[in-house]
Amino acid sequence: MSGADAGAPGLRVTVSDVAAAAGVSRATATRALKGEGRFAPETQERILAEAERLGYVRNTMAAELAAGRTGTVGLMLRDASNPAYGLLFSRLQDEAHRRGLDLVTVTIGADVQGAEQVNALHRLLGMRVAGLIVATGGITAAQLEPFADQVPIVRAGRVETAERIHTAHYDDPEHGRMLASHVLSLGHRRVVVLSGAEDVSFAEHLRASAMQSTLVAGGASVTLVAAGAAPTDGVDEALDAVRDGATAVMCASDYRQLAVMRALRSAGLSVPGDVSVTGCDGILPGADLLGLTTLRIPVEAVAAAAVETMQLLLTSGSDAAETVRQPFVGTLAPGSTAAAI
Amino acid sequence: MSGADAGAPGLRVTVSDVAAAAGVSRATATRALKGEGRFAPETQERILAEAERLGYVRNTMAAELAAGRTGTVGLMLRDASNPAYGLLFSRLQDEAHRRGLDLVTVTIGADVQGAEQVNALHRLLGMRVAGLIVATGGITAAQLEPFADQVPIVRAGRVETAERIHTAHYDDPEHGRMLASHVLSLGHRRVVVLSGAEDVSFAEHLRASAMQSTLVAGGASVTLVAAGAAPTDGVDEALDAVRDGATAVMCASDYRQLAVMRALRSAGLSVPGDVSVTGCDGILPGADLLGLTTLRIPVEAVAAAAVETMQLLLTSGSDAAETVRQPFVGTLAPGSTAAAI
DNA sequence: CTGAAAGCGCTTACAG
DNA sequence: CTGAAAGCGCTTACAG
Repeated sequence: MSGADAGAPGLRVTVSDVAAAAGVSRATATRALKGEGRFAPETQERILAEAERLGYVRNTMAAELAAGRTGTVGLMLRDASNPAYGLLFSRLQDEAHRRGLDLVTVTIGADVQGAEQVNALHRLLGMRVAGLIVATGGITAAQLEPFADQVPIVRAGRVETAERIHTAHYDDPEHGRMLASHVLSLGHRRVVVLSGAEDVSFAEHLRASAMQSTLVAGGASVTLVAAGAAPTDGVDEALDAVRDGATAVMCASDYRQLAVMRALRSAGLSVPGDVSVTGCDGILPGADLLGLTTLRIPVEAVAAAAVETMQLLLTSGSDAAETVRQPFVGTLAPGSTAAAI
Repeated sequence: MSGADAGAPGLRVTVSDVAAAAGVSRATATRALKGEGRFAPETQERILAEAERLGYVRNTMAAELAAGRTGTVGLMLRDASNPAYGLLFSRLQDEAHRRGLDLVTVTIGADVQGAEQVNALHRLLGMRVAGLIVATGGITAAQLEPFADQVPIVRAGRVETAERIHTAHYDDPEHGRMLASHVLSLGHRRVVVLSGAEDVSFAEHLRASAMQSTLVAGGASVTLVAAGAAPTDGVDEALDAVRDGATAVMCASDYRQLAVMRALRSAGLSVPGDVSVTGCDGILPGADLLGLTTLRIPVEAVAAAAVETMQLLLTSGSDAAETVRQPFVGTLAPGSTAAAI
């Protein structure tokens, strides 16, 4: 029988059933079941035993409705097939679990911006979650803000400027600077910077901008390629620039770096012999075997801070609190794809 | 203010508020809001406008409690930091979205077996989900079975023998056979098979068993290393066997393959010059650049079948239905880490 | 220590 | 086409 049907044995067991079986009132059963309030130890024992015997599972929705509060925090996630998001998801879960926070997750559809995001947001709000952790750039501050005074919102991963929305985020500009400094220190002065356009990936945009200005300040000439969402977008332009004399290609993400290396390989160019290549993210398994020069983003720190902030907001009330805004810096992972000129 | 507080403006808006503002009864407001039942078009317009103006978001928990049914399907997920699970998660979401199924996800803690899984299960059941998709091997049939007649359960990824629990799973034994045949065809006759022990990863165990029997049937001698959960476990034994004359190391997962390749590299052995190495999973980004010889598991097909099966069970009632059990076979990805002897 | 009663926000027959 | 009423399963003051 479908879960939508009435009459399934197990899940139809209610507190009333348990109470009746134990010969007490629903009120007493409720108290004993959650171990709050006063009740005789032996009464509780009996109630617990009956609940166990009957296979009672508390109806969370009814419980929270009646209690007027919610124990779970909603997590909005971006497509987890991207390892960077998969790992962030995983760490957020771990951290929430460690702190005794229940997380319920919805992901937003693949369709860029629009109705889908709002729909996911409403599903979470409809569940009356106690808080919202947003781990996707796909949703804008404007979409979030209307709810910021109803529920604490913490953005994880991406920076946010809107008032009332807290963040634990990657310091993307600093990451761009670190990578650019490294490339400069290797002696490169003609560099291609390949990233997604601003509206495609804001993180990549931030990194790329910082790379560019650092490179220019360091005396290098820069060819900036603002590409589409697909990792292969813009790769051809990058190769053209290399044939034109650029000695390094800085990619704003590991995926673009992989795409560039594939293209270079099939073009018969060697890395780092003919050209140096850098990426950013550093969470690909096997990155070490490939020798990728990249920057490992601080996923663990961001996840921990996001959950910690949420817990703080939940327990202390967010009215008094300042908006929390915490940037985290990763570590440079020098590999063998970038070498001195 | 915290979400636990009463008195937040937006989320405190109820149907009663909307109804009052529109000058109708709660019953009428409900109907108009969901567009079911009879109501005057202009009445609906007015109600919708008021709802919009007041920022009404239906309380899903109350709605489903009152309606006596649930629209969402629960998904139990394993740690998404493993790309294979991250991708499966992503595809399950996409597929559910395409079919108009709402998914709510909980992940199980890192602690192997035990209370944690049961807790996650209860959280989902407590939400009175309409169905359960289980995408983790960490939970056993015995833990699932008690609920199988209360709610349709579909296992995604791993095979299941318990009655009443449907599956869409990887054909792991066949995958093992395919890889072993490939290695045999390359002329290898002394082979190491490296996998997690049966209780560590059942999938790896199935693959490894099939590899072993296929190899033996093909006239090869096999050294079987049943290792722990960490990818580096058992790598030393594998290397010993190589020094002892084995010409190929077959790993039951890509992670182990990476670990073996790292170890071989630091031991000064070349791949595939000194020894061939194979993996299994094939979902690592950059696997092509590494030239991994592996087998790409059919994540997309498994995800699609799991969701389709769930939808079927939900709409047609599972009482009449046979237990659905669908194995899917992946494709061999010959790379440059395995060569003819 | 325990129970009767009201109520959480919404829906659903059932009368109009 | 619309509303009054009962009820979903649980919790929480408030009396005992």
